Amino acid sequence: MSVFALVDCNSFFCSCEKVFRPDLKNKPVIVLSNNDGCAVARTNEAKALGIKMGVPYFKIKHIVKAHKVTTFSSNFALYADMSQRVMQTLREFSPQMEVYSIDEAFLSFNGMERMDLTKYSHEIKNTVYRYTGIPVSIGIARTKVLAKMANYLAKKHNNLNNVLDLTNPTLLERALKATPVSEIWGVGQKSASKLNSLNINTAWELKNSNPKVIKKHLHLPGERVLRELNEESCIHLDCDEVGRKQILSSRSFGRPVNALDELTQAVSMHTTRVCEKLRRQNSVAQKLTVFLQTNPHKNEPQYYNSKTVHLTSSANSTNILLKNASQALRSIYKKGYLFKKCGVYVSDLSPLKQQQLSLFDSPKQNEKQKNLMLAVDKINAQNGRDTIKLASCGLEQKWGMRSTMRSPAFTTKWHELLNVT
DNA sequence: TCTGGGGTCCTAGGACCC
DNA sequence: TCTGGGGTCCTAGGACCC
Repeated sequence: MSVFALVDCNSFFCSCEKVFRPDLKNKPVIVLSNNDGCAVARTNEAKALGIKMGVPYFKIKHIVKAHKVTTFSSNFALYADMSQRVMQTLREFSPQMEVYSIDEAFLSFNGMERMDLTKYSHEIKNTVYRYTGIPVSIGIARTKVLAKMANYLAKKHNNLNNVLDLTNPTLLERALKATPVSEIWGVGQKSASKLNSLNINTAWELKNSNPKVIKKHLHLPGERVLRELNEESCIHLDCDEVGRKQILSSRSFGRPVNALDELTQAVSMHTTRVCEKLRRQNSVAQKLTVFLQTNPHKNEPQYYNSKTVHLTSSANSTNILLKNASQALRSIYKKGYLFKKCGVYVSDLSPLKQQQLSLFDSPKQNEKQKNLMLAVDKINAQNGRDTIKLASCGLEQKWGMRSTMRSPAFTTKWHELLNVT
């Protein structure tokens, strides 16, 4: 039988900021999403003030002011760097690990059943804290869904000291009875209210319900959760870091935009980002989609549209995709609307080495493209993003996002620490 | 005034074929 | 006059996750 541990960083983005701001210990702290839109991370002290996950900043400004909540714009370069340090530390504790998200990893504890897994997990927790300054919680169980649940309870109950092992049947039963279905990994809002209307309210009740009924209402994913609650492991550890199957770049504008040339700049920038990511994972794309939308929260004429282009042959070079992207944008652009957001994504990805050239592509031309992109990526890697970029991205991006409370790049750009400008 | 961004998987339904 | 049904492929949209 398998054993999984889920290691989850506590209030990750806030914890990253606090590493470099010891004065914030035990203080309420929040981190905002891009564009300073919503609260996406909160310390326990901030949660206690009633600041909910995902709530728009303007709705909580009064709490922030009244209780002196320290607020940061998001600083993803910092979080990605801290994440790497945490993951690197975790690797020392298990031969098999799946990096599940920026702040979570599943570890396999298979074959370690005779150890004291609680003690071992405390050792992991303490080591990560010592090496990185990031506090983590650890849940242990026989399936991923149960390990997630263990983690949820480890965070919630102070007396557990951030570690809970649910391989023990008595503890497991107590845990299942104490967990509402809405807190189960894989049960979202829609499914939770369906279950509630079937009078299934706790994880324990779901575990003991009729699989056929669950499958009828919640389909395959729901049935899988039910089996995982019964300690039948269906969701396996995914250790190999294969590339993404789809790559997206999108952003809200700092202010409404209606001019085609400004949209073209934004779409150019997104296409550039997407192609960089494609090349970094050695993939080429067959399909490219451009979309744009107005602000759905506003009482104004609304418009959303997208256009997908099938490339004649799969590619990852910026100027090839850019040609298609700007053409796609022109085909869906409509005058007279105030746009809030646009984006570009690619799908139908395949490894570069399997790249199929179409009948009319010249291998020589293709090689030239490849070398050009290699050179651009190298220069930008050495000298900073967008040192070289296509003119269509625009020099001055007036529509760019707001980010007024960003912390310095503590770990990646040391000169900012010295206030060198 | 101010409401994020980047992913995955699954299902239903249409188009098409024989 | 009688007007099928099964299979496959593709896409859009839903639900969920962090």
